[in-house]
Amino acid sequence: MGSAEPSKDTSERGVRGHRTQAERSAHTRAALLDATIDCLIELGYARTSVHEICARAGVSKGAQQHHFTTKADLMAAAVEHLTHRIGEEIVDAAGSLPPGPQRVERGVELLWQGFSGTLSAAVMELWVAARTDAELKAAIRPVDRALGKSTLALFTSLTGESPSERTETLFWLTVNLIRGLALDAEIGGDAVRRKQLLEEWKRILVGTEAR
Amino acid sequence: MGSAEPSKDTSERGVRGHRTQAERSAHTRAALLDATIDCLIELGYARTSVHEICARAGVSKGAQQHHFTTKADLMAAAVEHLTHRIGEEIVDAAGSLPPGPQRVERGVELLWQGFSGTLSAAVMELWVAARTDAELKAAIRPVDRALGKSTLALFTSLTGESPSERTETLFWLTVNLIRGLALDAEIGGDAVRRKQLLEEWKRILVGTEAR
DNA sequence: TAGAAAACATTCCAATTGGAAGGTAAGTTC
DNA sequence: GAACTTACCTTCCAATTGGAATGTTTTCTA
Repeated sequence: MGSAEPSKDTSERGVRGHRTQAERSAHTRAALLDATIDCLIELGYARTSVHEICARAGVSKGAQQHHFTTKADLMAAAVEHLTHRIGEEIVDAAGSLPPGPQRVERGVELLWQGFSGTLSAAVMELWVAARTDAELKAAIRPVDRALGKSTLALFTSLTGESPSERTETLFWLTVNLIRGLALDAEIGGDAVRRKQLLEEWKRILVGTEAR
Repeated sequence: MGSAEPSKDTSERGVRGHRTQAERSAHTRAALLDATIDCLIELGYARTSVHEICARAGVSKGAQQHHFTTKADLMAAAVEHLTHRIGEEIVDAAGSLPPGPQRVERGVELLWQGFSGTLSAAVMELWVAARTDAELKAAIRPVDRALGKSTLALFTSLTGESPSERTETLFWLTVNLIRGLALDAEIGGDAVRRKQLLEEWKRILVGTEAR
């Protein structure tokens, strides 16, 4: 959701030493958003204050307020920034996966990597916070939906499945299972068992799909 | 949802006016814990303050501090109280389920009911908070583990499965899937699709198990 | 190059937070 | 029934919170 961009382009203008305003602005914005995510991962939502965010970003209180009027604003923008980063992460992982016949296994592994990392923990914080925060929820939902759809597209294209309704169902089952497992990981569940569960799920998927 | 009822006793002793100390103590404790859970569900962890909890419980600030020295103490105790209540909820639901040949379907339905209700939302709040709170995490883990095990026992006894390793794996897969779905429900995902996914999972389970 | 505007910095504040201190009443024990 | 223990209440405080007000620097435009 594009917030107001008063000037036109983010393109390479800074060949000379000086920075254009748009560049300065984008830079502080990014610093604030990254710091926000860091705080969410390290401190959790409850302990994340705008003071701390500003300190980590090396940005003054006023600058923060110039870019994001309220804390909810900042968090909403962080969601978007976050899902973009997760999307990139998944795409990167997809590119580095070796090709082979085991499409389904690869797909599951891919989703697991994308939805169980540290970035995912930050998303979890915001989701849970959003449950009781209507403003945040409204900001998160569309972005999350977009991430889901693009991931589904990537998933199907990677596994080479025809985009049938059944494939989609299996995809969402996988995503939800992985989210549950990610939660288990967060609270320090048994990693070995998680691995077993994931392997079993792959087996089930292959068996089910081949029917 | 049992919020604080300042005057009413847990056991039928109050025929006469006087209450024993143990009763008084247990009563305020329960009131505080219930109020804590209410706050977690309604406000979320971030917005839950001990002031608010005390107000809802109809208990003074000092009394709270007498029973639970610190906020983390209170939360830790709330976890236990919470898992007990969820356990009871599941047992109750199990008792009211009609007997029949569809054991697996019943079991899944049962787990869904237990792990997707409002109480589960409170657990989620505490889990996520515990990720960055070592004290809370230490308090939660054993209790959660106990809940998992007792639920597994109930599950196997209800479905009449032999407690094989495979059954256990399928159980944990179900639990984690349901937790993922519960998360989806919290942020306002599509309820119809969740229903579809759960039905598909039942089908898969039946097919897989019959092998 | 003057001045408008955006980006940024400093300072302050009202409100809320978790927790401590100190006092009172009720129950228990001998 | 007196000493003692537990349960409870009122009041207070230092720290932190999110946000507003106001001042300064940098970039853009005419």
